[in-house]
Order: sequence, then C-alpha cells, then structure tokens
Amino acid sequence: MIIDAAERLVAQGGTSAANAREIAAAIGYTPGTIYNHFANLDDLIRHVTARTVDGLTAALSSAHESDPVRQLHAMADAYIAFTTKNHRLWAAAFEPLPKASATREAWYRATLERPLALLQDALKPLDPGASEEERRVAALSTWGALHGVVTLVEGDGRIGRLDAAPAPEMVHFLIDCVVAGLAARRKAARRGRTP
Amino acid sequence: MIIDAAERLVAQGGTSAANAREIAAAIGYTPGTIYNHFANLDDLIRHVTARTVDGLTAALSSAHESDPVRQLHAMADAYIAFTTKNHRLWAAAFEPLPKASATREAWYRATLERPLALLQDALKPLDPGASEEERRVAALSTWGALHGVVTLVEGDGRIGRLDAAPAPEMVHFLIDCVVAGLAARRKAARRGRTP
DNA sequence: CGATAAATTGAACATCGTTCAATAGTGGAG
DNA sequence: CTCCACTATTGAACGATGTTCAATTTATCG
Repeated sequence: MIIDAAERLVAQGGTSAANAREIAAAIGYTPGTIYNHFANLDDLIRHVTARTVDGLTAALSSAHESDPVRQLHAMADAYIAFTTKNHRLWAAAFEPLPKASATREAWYRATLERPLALLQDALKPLDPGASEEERRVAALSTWGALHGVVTLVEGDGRIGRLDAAPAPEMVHFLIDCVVAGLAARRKAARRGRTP
Repeated sequence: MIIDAAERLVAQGGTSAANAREIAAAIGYTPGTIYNHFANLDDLIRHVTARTVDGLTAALSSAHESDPVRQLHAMADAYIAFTTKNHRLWAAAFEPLPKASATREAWYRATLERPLALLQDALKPLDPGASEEERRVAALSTWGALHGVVTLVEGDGRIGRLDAAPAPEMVHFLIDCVVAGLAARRKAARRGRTP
C-alpha cells in the first residue's frame, strides 16, 4: 500500500514529489508510519525501483520474433516504449544517491539481473562461439548503450534532453552496430581457427 | 570564486555536499551572498557542469591518432579516464532535476555541443558518404552508448554499479561495433548505388 | 568629505527526512 | 467480560536545507 502510493507519486512528480508527508497523506496515515515499515525513504524508493525494473523485464519479455536481429530490434523498441511511458520512474532508478547504498540485498540484485539475462539470451544466436563471460559483457554493453541514448535524449538532468535527437532511430542504429560487431568478431574467430 | 568552491565541494562529496552554507563557509562568506551572483543553487551547479563538460572536451581533444579506428578508441579511453577521475562531477551533470530547467541559455548549449562535434569529426572518415544529419545521429548514439556504459558500471544510482563489469573492455567493444556498423552501412549504400 | 550605489549580512521562513515517547488498537488467557 | 502483553500509529519535535530580504557595511566618485 505504501509502495503503491510512493510509486504513483514518483510517476507523477519524480522522487522530490514522493516525500514522507505526501506519501502518508496519500494513504491516510502520518509520516511516522512509513518508518515502521521501511528503514528510510531510500529504502522505500528502492522497492519502487524494483517494481519498475520488473516492469521493464515484463516489457522485454513480450517481444517475440523468430529472426534474432528482429528480436533485438523488438526488444529495443519495447525498451524505449517502456522508458518513455514511465520516464519519471525510470529516472528515479538512476538518481545518484547521496550516500552510496552500501548493502545491496540479494533479492534486489536478482531483480536487476533479470532484464540483463533476457538481453543475454537474445544475443546468443548472434555469437554462438562466445563464452558466457563474453556474452555477459556484450549484453551489459548493449544495455548500457540503450540506456545512455535514452538518458541523453529524454533525461531531465543538467545535460540531458538534447533536442532533435530521434531516440528510436539512434537505438536501432546501435542495435545494427552491435549485430555487425558480433558478426565481425565471429568472422575473426573463424579466421583464427582455420587460417 | 564561488564556482571554484562549489566545484571543489561537488568533486569531493557530490551535489549534496555543495549546499549553500558549505559553499559560503568555504569562501568566507555567508549563504546570502551566493544569491547575489546566481539565481539559485541549480544555476550555480550548472556553471560547474559547464566547466566539467569543457574538461571533457579538452580530454577528448588530447587524443590524436592517425588511424580513424584507433582515434575512436583513444577518445573512448580518454572519456573513461575523465569520467572515472571526475566521477562525482560527472554524476552531477546527469542528476535529474526536480524542476526541468526550462530555459537553456545559448552559451550552455554551445558547451554541450562541443564534445559532440569532436566525436562527429572522428566518425567522418569511417562513413564518408553519410549526410551531416546521419553523422550527427551516429555521434549522438555513440556518445550515448559510452555514457550508458559508464553510468551502469560506475554510477551511484539505485541501479548502477553492477559488479565485475569491465568498463574499458565494454567501451572498446561498443566502439568496434560502431565501426563495424558504419562499415556495413557504407557497404549497403555502395551496393545500392552500383547493383 | 559626503552622497549615492553596490555588496554583504544575518536572521528569518518553509520544507524536508527522521526520531521517539506517548497513545490507540488488537488478540488472546483467565 | 477483563485484563494484559504486544503491535501499530501518532504527532510533536529536531536538525539540515534552499531561499528571501530589510538592514548594514563597504566601495565609488563628484
């Protein structure tokens, strides 16, 4: 219930709108109550973020294409659609925290791994010879690339929101680049094996 | 002088450490003085960010390689070196602002365009047939990709700081992907022209 | 020197996260 | 039903923060 209210407030007005007093008012309680259920506000917002990441995982899961390359593009489209639709929630997930939250609970880290695993699976047909570690790096890089583009184009930061930047076009360009890069790597590996 | 102090404080402890009273104390003045020179703290931090971006521009400018591909990799290295060395300042540049700073002054936008132009120039030899607009999209995408990787690996956000992620390796992988992607695009264009 | 302009002050206000003794509510045992 | 242990909730408080502004100090120049 508290998480519901906090999620709604973050989605509407960002983390600054999700302050203790507003959340409490939204559910008909007082600020003190929140601290009986969460260590502090960051803890609460982290639960909201976990939900957001789960939403992204679901969005990525709904992309189904037979061709591996089309599958990647579909996932990129789903990614952009999700982050633009929930861009306040998404921004909250990447807000720098005043004090780096030292302890990262296992359930939270598992949540973060889930969308990464989807991407890693989607990359598998494109680079069958690669090791698991190589594929993880490729998946992380690809996720980072998508994330960076969305941040630059739609971010609310002091740098973000560069105008006239077509996010979908940029993301598809990068996906094509990753596909080409993996193909080149595979070709290089074949050449190394049978010279 | 105020900007100097604010920059030092942000570099040490992030934007939360650069509050009005600390900045004032650092220069031997009182909080009120700051508001005679800047509209508000965000305005001040934006000036700090502009300096940071100028620093990145300088860092990217110092990369000089004859081979275009090596040039890109050198710039990526310079990018990573800069953002890790100044990662508090860099994080401040991408902090989501409570209220989206509506008016973006011309001088500030010019500052943001400078590193992008460097990247755009470096991409030119790799895709000579492309239009200026295509190259801008490619440069923006590449910048976004680098930015996203660094954010994921070194970010202090609720998602960032995924462990065991080697940023340099990821960035070089992405650069190779962009190179391969541009080569593929060039090849496709040639095929289209002389079938 | 004296008057006008500019810069600086310091106290105040509102808002925020957070704490905690006091209070209200709940669910069984006798 | 009564009482008691326990839990949940409260609301007032504290400290820190961004910001304002009349009063005061400092600088400038005729």
